[in-house]
Amino acid sequence: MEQNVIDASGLLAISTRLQRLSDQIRKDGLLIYKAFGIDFQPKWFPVLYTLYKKSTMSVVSLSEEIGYAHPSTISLLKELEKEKLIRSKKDKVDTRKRLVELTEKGKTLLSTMEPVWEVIIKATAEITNTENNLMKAINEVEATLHEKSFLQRAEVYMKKEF
Amino acid sequence: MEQNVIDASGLLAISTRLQRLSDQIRKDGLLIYKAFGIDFQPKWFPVLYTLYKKSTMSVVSLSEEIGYAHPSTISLLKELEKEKLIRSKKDKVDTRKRLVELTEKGKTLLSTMEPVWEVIIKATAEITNTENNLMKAINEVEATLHEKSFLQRAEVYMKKEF
DNA sequence: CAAATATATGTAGTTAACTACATATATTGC
DNA sequence: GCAATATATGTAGTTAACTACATATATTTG
Repeated sequence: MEQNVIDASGLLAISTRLQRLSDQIRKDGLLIYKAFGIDFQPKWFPVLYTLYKKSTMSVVSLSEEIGYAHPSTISLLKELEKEKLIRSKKDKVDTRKRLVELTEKGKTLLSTMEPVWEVIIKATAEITNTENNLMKAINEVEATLHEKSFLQRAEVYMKKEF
Repeated sequence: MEQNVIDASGLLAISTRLQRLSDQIRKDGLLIYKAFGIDFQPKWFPVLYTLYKKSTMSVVSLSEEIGYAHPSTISLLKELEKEKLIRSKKDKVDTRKRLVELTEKGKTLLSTMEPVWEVIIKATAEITNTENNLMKAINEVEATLHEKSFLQRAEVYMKKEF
């Protein structure tokens, strides 16, 4: 019975636990890059990696790809532009659009980062490959939420209560 | 092979994905409380629930219990004090300590919240009880990290690389 | 084809955690 | 029993995401 109370507390505090976990992983990620002498912040990864794969994208499509609100992407792009890792140009067809791409410096950085990724991937796999695989769990939860939101699911139970 | 690239990207972007998930869950949590007409923020949960269980605690022990840095706890306590959900008094034995406890209003709120918790727990269970259970995965990852940090694990692979 | 609507980008301000530093009190050890 | 160290609390400033609003350009529709 006591276990149920603890479980309930864990379920209810799930967002704070996810946040803390994310924070810890990011901090160690930063230290790993530092240990390799690479000036790179983990938060840059989604933007740079997407540009690495897709070569050139507009701000909004990039935001959608990485799952961020566009102002977050803009502020990351500002940092990356200051670091001369990316550059942008106007889309000649649709002049509202700003097309973003890696600079040579950016491409070079990403290729020097590959051995670091290997390390991060192995270490991450080590901590997430437990009985219930965290990565798979996240994928599954994201898919489940996509079908029907947390709120919508809660509403079903709310109706039963009244 | 392409799948491996995607997996790698997911592993590398794990902290941002965890953060986003935490954010989504928190927002819907707030809406659920609102739907029940309860003026309550999900971020208050760990503090209030701990005080509910343990009745009275100092600021630091409370912070440790919920896993927050103490300044975060202090700022939550300020809000909760403003809402008159908690009160604090000096510890007569160790006068450095500030002992925090629920007010009558706080206790009343927590008991009116029990039906809402039921709903949240059910909805959370629904989204997390996939093949790889997210809650269990988080518990396992936390335990694994506790044994040996992400950084320490990465260091093992870093040595092999050089 | 002009008005209404939609889309793309950008800015300002918010949020909820954090670290670093400061101060007061308690505990320990010479 | 006093000096050094440790612990408890508090303040200030940072971070990395967000929402809401503003503006410019493109697309759709009557």
